[in-house]
Amino acid sequence: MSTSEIYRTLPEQIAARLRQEVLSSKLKPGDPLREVDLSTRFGVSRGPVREAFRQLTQQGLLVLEPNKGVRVAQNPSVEVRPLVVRLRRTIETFVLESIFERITKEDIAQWEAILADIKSACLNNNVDALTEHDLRFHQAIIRSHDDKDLFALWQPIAMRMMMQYNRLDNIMDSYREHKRILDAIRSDDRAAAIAALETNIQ
Amino acid sequence: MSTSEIYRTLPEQIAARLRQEVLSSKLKPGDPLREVDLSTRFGVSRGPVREAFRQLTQQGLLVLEPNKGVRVAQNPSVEVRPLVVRLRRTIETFVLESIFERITKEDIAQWEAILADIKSACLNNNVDALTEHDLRFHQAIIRSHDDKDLFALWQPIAMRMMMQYNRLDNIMDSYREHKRILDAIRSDDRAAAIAALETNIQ
DNA sequence: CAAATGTACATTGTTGACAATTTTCCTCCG
DNA sequence: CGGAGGAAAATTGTCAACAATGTACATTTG
Repeated sequence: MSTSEIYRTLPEQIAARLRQEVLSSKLKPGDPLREVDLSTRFGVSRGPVREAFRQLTQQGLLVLEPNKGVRVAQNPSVEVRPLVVRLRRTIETFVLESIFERITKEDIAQWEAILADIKSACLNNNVDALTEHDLRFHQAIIRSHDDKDLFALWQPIAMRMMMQYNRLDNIMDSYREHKRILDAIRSDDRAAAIAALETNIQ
Repeated sequence: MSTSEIYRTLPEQIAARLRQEVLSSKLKPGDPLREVDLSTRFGVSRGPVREAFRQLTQQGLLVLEPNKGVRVAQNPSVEVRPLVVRLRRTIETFVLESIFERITKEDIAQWEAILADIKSACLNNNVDALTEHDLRFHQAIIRSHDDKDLFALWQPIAMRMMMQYNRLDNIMDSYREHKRILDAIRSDDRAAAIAALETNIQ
């Protein structure tokens, strides 16, 4: 999995690694994570590991019980999942509507690059890489909004959806869906872009 | 301000105290919080204070910059606020719809008690207490859902709304709005309950 | 004088030791 | 046997010392 992002701090690096393992189901819902195990594994003390746990808890990937440690969170229940979908759609369409006029060539170029990563992940049938780049695609859109707080609002919701990434029969559909979003943006078709985005979020 | 809830751990107690100070604007957006200041103030080491910072960051009340510490978060911008309102409405109406059939006498009794706290806060013109009990009211509804993860989803959104609690001309309106919700629930009028809830969230 | 550089100071990050809590599992007693 | 009680082990919580980083301010340099 390519490390396209730069994780500055030690806890961020640890959290990024653990997140990947949760999203790729190497760590399964309910699995306990032990501070000493991970601190020896990463060659650091327990402090940074604890901090990484807090970050992932914030993202909804881990659940923390005082004096008992953390476990990998359960997937959203069938009852709650439609709510999560609705929330994520609400945020992402809000952002896309909001930035639509001000999208720059640089924005599009950046999203294009991520789309290429999505494409190659699909071609290689690499679900883990696809999950990562899918996240990066939507993240990039959210982050292009001026209000940086939107990202904090979006992330835990999006993460809860990403924990069960088994929606598509044909993995290549993921590429097509994202391409449709970008094509609509490029041809300045706002309604089509929103529609494509909503199709992709489910 | 009554401490109707039990905060088990040290960081939770510290976080509860700081949250109150943020929500009551004793701490203002942009204010920096220093670990040593608070650790001496609360008579603990920096560890629990850091942990409290993480909890409040998760709730959207503080913003953390690596190697720079935390500051009180800015209020949602005028542009983003309608989004936050929509998100909170989506979650709370989802929960109310979802639990409506299974609401017990005990639930209603509990909400009744909180409504009484809201009433006395309004009568005493105590905005801080009102903020606290308003939060407790909605929190109690969310928490009555089986899926405990919903609370984690709801909290950061609700907190962002609570940071600017100056919507009502007449503080007593808050009591009336919550009473309307509870009355509708008691008379088993689902549509009215949802409508009253949406009226209250803005 | 303005910008760059250096240097002390303030603050957060990390570590390892110890304390408190939870879990495990053995023993005892019915 | 089976459950209650209680050590022992495992694990998380807290602390204080030290390291790394960022900030403020004086000093130099063009």
